[in-house]
Amino acid sequence: MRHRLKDVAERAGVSVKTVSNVVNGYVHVRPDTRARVEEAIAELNYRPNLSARHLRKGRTGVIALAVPELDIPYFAELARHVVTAAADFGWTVLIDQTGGGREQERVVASGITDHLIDGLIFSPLALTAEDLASLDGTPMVLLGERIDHGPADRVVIDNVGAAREITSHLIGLGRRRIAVVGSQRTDEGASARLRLAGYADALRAAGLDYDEALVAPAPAWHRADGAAAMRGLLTSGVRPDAVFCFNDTLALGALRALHEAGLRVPEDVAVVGFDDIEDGRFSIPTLSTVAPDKAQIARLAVELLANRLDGDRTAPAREVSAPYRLEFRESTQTP
Amino acid sequence: MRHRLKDVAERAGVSVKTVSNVVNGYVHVRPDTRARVEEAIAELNYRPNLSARHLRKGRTGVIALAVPELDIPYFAELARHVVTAAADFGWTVLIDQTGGGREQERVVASGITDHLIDGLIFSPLALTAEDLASLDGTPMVLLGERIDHGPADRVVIDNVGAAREITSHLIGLGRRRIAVVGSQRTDEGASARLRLAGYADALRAAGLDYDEALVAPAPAWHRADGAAAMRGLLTSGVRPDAVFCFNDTLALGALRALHEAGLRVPEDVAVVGFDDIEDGRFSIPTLSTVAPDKAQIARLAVELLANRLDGDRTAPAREVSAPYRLEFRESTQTP
DNA sequence: AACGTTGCCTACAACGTTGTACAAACGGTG
DNA sequence: CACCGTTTGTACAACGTTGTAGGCAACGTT
Repeated sequence: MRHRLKDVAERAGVSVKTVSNVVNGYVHVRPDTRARVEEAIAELNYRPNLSARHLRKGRTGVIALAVPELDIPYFAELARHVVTAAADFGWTVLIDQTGGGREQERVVASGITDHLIDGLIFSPLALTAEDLASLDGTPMVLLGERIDHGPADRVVIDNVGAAREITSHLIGLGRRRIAVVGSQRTDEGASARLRLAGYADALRAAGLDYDEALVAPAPAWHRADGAAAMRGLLTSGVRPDAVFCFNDTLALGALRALHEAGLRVPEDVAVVGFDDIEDGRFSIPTLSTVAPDKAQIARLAVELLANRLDGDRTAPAREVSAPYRLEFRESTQTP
Repeated sequence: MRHRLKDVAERAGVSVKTVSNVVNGYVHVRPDTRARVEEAIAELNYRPNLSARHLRKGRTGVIALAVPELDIPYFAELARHVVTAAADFGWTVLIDQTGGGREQERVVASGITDHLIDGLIFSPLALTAEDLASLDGTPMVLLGERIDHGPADRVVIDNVGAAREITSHLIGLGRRRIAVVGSQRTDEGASARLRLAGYADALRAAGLDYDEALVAPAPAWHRADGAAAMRGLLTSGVRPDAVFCFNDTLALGALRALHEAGLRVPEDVAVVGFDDIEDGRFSIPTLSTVAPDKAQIARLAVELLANRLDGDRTAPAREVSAPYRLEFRESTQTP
């Protein structure tokens, strides 16, 4: 049913290699030969077999993007941008969910890596530099977090700086009892640690005390976790006048919990998130947040991967930084 | 750097094929030979080359899922379920965004199909039965919509019935001026047409008039479109007491627009959506909606594909139906 | 003792493609 | 007209894997 180079060659009356040359745009093919071959290709609706091509050339034209969870909007939006950026390089993107656990991430990183793909863009939650070191072979670009100094290229954003700035914004509004939602004790929460550090920095700079009671952990960063953490804070008796949630989905959950408790946002409690997902632009109230430039993150990641693929695979790992900006919306601004 | 069967074979002192047999779990291999081979595999960290395997076997172990947009939460959630269901069959899922236009969908359907994948699960917005017919080869399962009677297997939900039920629910609440957000005139909106039909059915059954002025079109089904359509309805002077949005993101946008207009939900206007995305469980107010069983849709799709791959490829196309239920939340219930 | 039968393993070819080496045809030059 | 370089095409091998055919022991059966 499916045709091969050989079929096209027979139909056009040339050798298999000549058809291959036409398909690959090789120059030295007489115009009339080329025309005959192209006609045969069209008639048979020939399409190259990518597996065979890969086997021969060592390239598939497919890269993978591994993220913890697709139904966390931040990763879905990021995935969209990566797909778009990769298209400019002629790549198809295979998207994979890791689930976020260390073991699962190891499996994906080593398993996916196998042979189908040319490279991997990886957004790890729990993977350690040690795990990475054991992954020889496929070029990889890490997203978002610093796994100390592992061997791979990375695109990072300044988590500490961003967290400091958005916390300072809350302080600038006159808020003094600023709670945190989303801290994580485990090693898995690199983002959480960095954002907490930025928060603490900002408090210190403003001469405010760091109060452990205001820091609410969240096992994962879904809406439900945010709502639960916020309820926990409220019932514990602490009365925050602002909340810094470590991502937007946590913040949306927190908004919900505040609403249920009858507290007004931002009048009673100001709320900020992190990620700038689309939901936050339509929530009630709309959500102030740190907006990492996702398109830029995606583009940088794809470019790093392209450089690595075309260039020196043993060159030292590069780290590039993507910009962010703060978005001030209703959740911190009285109308 | 990467090892092949040959390397393992040399190390274990057996033939290449024997190693292949061990890898594939062939029975007739003496235990001690098997042990030797497995040891060599472990030492060299051998991993099979999937391209070569595919070239030889005609199977990749990869299926593709093509959806219009990943940052529409419904599709992200669906993707997650498909990945999970596919894992049970030992498949990796390659996720692709089509963008939703007819031409783009054709490109994806025919292009992706090429050779890397065993099968395709496709959620089309605009593709016609005609387009599909021209895609020979790769088995395909269509999701969600009925492209008349095309040649492919499908998983559908009863859009008309679900729309009728949720509209009837609104009527049962005493609402009489029920608006619609999300209608589409083009051929692209199969869902829109079916849901509109269900809406009209329910009105008719209740003896209510169908009023064109209450039907607001939406070019796409994002939050922004829902907000714009709702604003349009409000400024046009019609005063709906309920709104049926054709999906949840539209509904979230509509909630926003109603909030900005100072209208209370559900007291002044009841709102329902369709899809049951996570956002709707945390929005303010929480959103009543039609909840298709996404896990079931995903499982059925993967099973259909598996049957098609293992069984008769020329058997007539099958159509299976996935269940849904109604979720009543705050947006239709006064506390 | 001769004969299958079974278990275990090997050699070879093939999947569809492209790089390499080379042959044939062509055109221009001395 | 002999020579040479360029253009255009071909044949062959190889990428890493698995299906097929078959060989060789070891065993039980006649």
